[in-house]
Amino acid sequence: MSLPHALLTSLLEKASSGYELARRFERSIGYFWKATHQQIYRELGRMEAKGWIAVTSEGPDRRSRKKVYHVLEAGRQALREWVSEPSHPMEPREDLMVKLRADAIIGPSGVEDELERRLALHRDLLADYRAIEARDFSRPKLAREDVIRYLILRCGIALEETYIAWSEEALATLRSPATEIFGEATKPGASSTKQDGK
Amino acid sequence: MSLPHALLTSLLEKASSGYELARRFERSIGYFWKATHQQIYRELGRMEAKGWIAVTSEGPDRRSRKKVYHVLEAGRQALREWVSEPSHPMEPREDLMVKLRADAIIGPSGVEDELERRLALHRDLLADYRAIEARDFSRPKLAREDVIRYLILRCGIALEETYIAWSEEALATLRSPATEIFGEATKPGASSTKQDGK
DNA sequence: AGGCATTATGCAACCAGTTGCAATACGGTC
DNA sequence: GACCGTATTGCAACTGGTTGCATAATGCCT
Repeated sequence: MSLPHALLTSLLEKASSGYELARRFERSIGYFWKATHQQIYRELGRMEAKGWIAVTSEGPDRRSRKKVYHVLEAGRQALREWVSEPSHPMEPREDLMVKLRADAIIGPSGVEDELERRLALHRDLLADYRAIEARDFSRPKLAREDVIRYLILRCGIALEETYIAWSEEALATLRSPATEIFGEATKPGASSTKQDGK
Repeated sequence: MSLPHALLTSLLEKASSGYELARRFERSIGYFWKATHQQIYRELGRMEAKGWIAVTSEGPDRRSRKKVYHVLEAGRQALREWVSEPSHPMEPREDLMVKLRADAIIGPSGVEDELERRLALHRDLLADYRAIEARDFSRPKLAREDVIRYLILRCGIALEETYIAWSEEALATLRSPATEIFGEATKPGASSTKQDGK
């Protein structure tokens, strides 16, 4: 459960309203931690109750209903603790792989289309990342903060490149006649357990 | 929601009990779709109610309470449909990246330890994958099913290699004195928004 | 015979995330 | 002045996943 900490981080970067955060969570931090406005409003309420954040009432923002939050010392402390605590990586949920494995067992099923779709998504994402890289990190000397942010971005870039390369290979393999013909030809030899109610 | 379909796939590969599936979901399919025994039992119940699967009552398994399920035609059909439907990739939830970004904004916090821990996990995973590769896919000619399974495995391998390379780079960067000294030195120049309740 | 690990199944409560809906305010357009 | 897009906040219901607990049979060790 690290949504609150993602929000704290985002609020430390810039004090914001729930609405602004929601939009920030579609890009920026959203590239590695997505959240809907619902989750955000709810969590902001909880964090305010816990004394981690508070509404900035001063300023010319009282005309609208907009509530700009900022991080309190307790929140900063909570974030610091959370960062230094060990945590488990997320359990993987790769439905594409399930689909591929299903295809392997039930036979050709059109997964290639899905693969193609995902490949396009990865290419788009990589293009986004490259644009951010050119815009924010092409200067020669970066401050510590930016070095780290660039590190995060490079992780995304490397991952997308990996996905793209793999997807292309996968598509080529699935579409190669060898997979079809040869696969069918040697199928009887494979250990295929079929059990079906009539 | 693809747990039921992951279960169908696994049951098509081999008719099994909930318990066996639960163990299978710690390795094998579990490498890309994790599920606890609770989820599995519940889902098996639902799928049985929907007529997707049924208990194989025949055989010498009636002595114990063990319930071995197999896939019915309706289940196979449901799986086939699901595979050919477009689906959304999972939203990312990378708490490590959140931690790094938090570190970037609140200053050195000991993320390196976490990075090191994750790196070790990735190395272990890669070793598992390599072992599977050597055990199952070193033969020269693979049937279609195995070609696909190997493809899935190679995705895992490529991803883990990417994570490992990136983690090493990240650790080197975070620990290099340049990041520390130079980062601190140029910090005042960066656009750091600080807002804090006293 | 008693104890313990493993196999095997399941309920109940909870928590995080998703979906659908709703309301109000602001600013511009036809 | 009615209409529309978008900013802005929020409730309620639901679903999928997690955690803690309960139970019973099997088989092995001592």
